[in-house]
Parts: sequence; structure tokens; C-alpha cells
Amino acid sequence: MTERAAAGARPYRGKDIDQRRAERRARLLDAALELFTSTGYQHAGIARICTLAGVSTRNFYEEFSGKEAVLCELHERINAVAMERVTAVLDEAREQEPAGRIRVLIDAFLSGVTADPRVPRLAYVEAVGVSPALERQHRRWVERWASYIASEAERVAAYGQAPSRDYRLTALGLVGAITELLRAWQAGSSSCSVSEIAEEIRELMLDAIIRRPAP
Amino acid sequence: MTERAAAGARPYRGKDIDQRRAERRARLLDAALELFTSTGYQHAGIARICTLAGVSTRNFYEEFSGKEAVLCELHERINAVAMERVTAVLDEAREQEPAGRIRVLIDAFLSGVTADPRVPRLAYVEAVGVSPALERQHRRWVERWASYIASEAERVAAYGQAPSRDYRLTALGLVGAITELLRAWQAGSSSCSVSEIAEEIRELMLDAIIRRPAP
DNA sequence: ATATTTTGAAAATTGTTGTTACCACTCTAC
DNA sequence: GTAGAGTGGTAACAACAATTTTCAAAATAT
Repeated sequence: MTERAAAGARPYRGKDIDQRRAERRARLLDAALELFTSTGYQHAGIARICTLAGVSTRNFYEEFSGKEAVLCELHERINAVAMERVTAVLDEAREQEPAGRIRVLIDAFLSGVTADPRVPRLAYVEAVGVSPALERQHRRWVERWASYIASEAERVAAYGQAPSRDYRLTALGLVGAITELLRAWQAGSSSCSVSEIAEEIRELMLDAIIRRPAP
Repeated sequence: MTERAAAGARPYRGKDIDQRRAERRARLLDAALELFTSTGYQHAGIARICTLAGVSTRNFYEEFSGKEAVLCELHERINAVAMERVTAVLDEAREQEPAGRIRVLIDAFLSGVTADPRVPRLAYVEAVGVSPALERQHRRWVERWASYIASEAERVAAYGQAPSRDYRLTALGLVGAITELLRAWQAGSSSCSVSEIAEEIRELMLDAIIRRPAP
């Protein structure tokens, strides 16, 4: 009897079943990212996604419950990757003075997220106003980013370079500023460069946090 | 012969034909605003909009080319009304010193736009990522608001309270900050009050514009 | 080699939605 | 009152998209 065939052990075309599924999933996510950001989420049909990914619709529904699930996963993944990158880089910069850490944070985030213009497009345009579930997910991430920025601000305060206060709303506003600048960058072919945006955000953020006393 | 019946002269139910059309149009826009912000733009059917407005689908297509046209007009109208209000109030405050004008600007904008939570919801959530046309329209308005803020900043600079520089990117970021705070306000039942938001935006904006020299 | 699993493509199903056409009714003009 | 324009509701239509199912071919294990 073939008892050890219990779960996904049988190779096919040289690859494990789990591996094949993972690859199809990856290809579907790639294709969806491409179509969602070119034709738009609404007008991107599942059939076209599957064609582009070289996957049948049957396999699509094997991996995802529907189109929105794909969008959710892309959104989640984009944010998670960016957050991971930022925390990793900031862990390295443990020695730096707080104001320098903020520079590092922004550079890491921006360079990561602007490497592929489709990324900000998906996260800040296509994934907006799709469903209550996605809206909640977005809100969670915004809160998370804001908390992160706020904790950095508190670090600056503890260092004595900024007043000790509640930074939650300030951080929320800064997240919005970053979002809008990236949305503009992604939309306009040549309105502004990434380095200009980085510079602007740095100034905006340091001014808002340090809030130097009036002369 | 009834020759003067050329165009919409015949009254009906006591009202002119143009007037009736205008009223239907207004009721349709109201109903659409309600449904777009409750069930979401996507899942709001034209039939339901018409029912809520007390208008037949035939009349709907007499007024609008489709659902998206309604959303466009709502978006345009919301921005136009807000802009008109702000410019009017700011015209009044011609005498004030530039920094005071910014306070006036923010208060006027926020009090106008938060009077009905559906307004920020439609402008900053539902109208996002719908179509290239709407995205362009949104972009135009963002640019317009940013220009407006930038010109106020230049006024502060001319007054000698801020450096004379290019404020375009700063203004764009500030628009984003306002947008995000309103989006959060509109989403969370009780996360933050309008006055807290107003206070935060005031500080954010003044810090960004005045950019007081480092100690 | 044969039975079995896995696969991709396409057909069938199902449901929705935008859009147009129709109809009985109301209101005005004469 | 009657003719005729204007009205709101409903039903019919067409188009499209999502999801499920079927089917035969390809690949593997024994």
C-alpha cells in the first residue's frame, strides 16, 4: 500500500506538489500586480490574470478565494516587506543619534518602495475604497507605521532634542504626507524625483518632531 | 399654433421643466452620496440610487451618462465648494498677518469638510482608484490645493517670517497630511476629534513653512 | 504497460448590472 | 373634456464576469 502518499509527497514534472503550488501562487501574484496597476483593479479580469500567469482558472481558485483575496495579499505583503526592511536597517543603526535614525528610516522605506512604481500604485491607489475588509487592513497598517514613527519621535525626545509629548497625530499626518508624495510620484512621469521626495520628507518630519522653539 | 413651446417652457406640477430636471439632478446626487458612502461606490447599483432619489432610471440617464459621471460630479462639487469657501474666508482676512491667515484657511477648510462625514469619505476613499479619468481629476485638485497652500507660504516668506524657497513639494506633503487625518477621522468613530486634527495640522503646517532655524 | 494522479483549456453555469423600451397614469393646454 | 406631452415604475434585453465543472492529455508509480 502507498501509505506515505498522505500529503503532497508525489513529485510532478520534477517538482514537489507544494513547490508547484507555491510557484503558481507567486506567478499569480506577479500577474495580478501587473494587471491591477496597469488596467486597474476593477477592470482586471480573473481570466486575464490567469492567462498572464500561465495558470488555469481552476488553479486560481485552488489558491485564492477570489480577486479581492489576491489584492489583500499583495497589499499585506508590500507593507510587511517594507516594514521588515525598515526594522532591519534601523536595528543596524542602533548606535546613531535619534535624528540620524529618522534619516535612515526614510531612506530605507523610500528606496524599498520606489524600486518598483507598481508598489506604491497598488498600495496607495488601487487598494483604496475596494471593500470594508481591505479598508480595515489598510487602516491597521497606517496605524502601525504611525506608531513606528511615533516611537522614533519619542526616542528623539528622550535624547533631549525634542519635547516629550503625544506624537500619534503628528505621525499619522506624516504618514499621509509620505503617501501623497508617493502617489504623486507614481502618477506623474516626471513631476519629481525620489531624492527630492526623500529630502522633503526628511525636513517635514524633523521639523514636526523637533519643533524647534520660536526665535 | 403653439410655437413658443420650443424648449422646456411648459410647466408641470407647478414647476418649470428645467427646474424639475435640476431638482431630480440634486436628489440623484444626494442619493448617490448617501449610497456611495454607505454601501461603497462599487456595490451601489443605479437602480437603488434611483429608488432612493425617487427618480426613474430613464430620468437618471437623462441627467448622467452613467454611475461614474455622478461620482465625478460629486467629487468636483465637493472640492469646488470647499475651495470657494476657503477663498471667500481668506479674502475677508486680507488684513491679517500671513501666519494668522493660515490658521483661518485650515479652520475654514476643516469646518466645511467635516460638517458631513460623508464628504471626506467620498473624496478621499470612494473616489480613489476608480478610473484614470477620476484619478486625473483628483490629481488636478490636489495640485490646486497645493498651489494654494504654496502661495500662502510665499506670502509668509514675503512677510519675512519664513525663508523664500520652492514650497511645492512641502505643500503637496501637507495636503497629504490633511487627507490622511481626515480619512482616519472619517473611518474611526472616536479616534480623534476635529479640533485635535485642526490643531495638529496648524502646527504641522506652520513648522513646515516657517521652518525656524536650528538653535 | 497500466492505473492513477495532476494538469491546462474550455464549456457551462450562474448571477449581476448597466441600459433601453414599454406602459399605465398624471398633469397641462386649449 | 380631450389631446398630448411628461412621468414613474417595471420589465426586458444584452453584456459581461465570476465560479464551477467537465474532459482529455501528460506525467508518474508500480
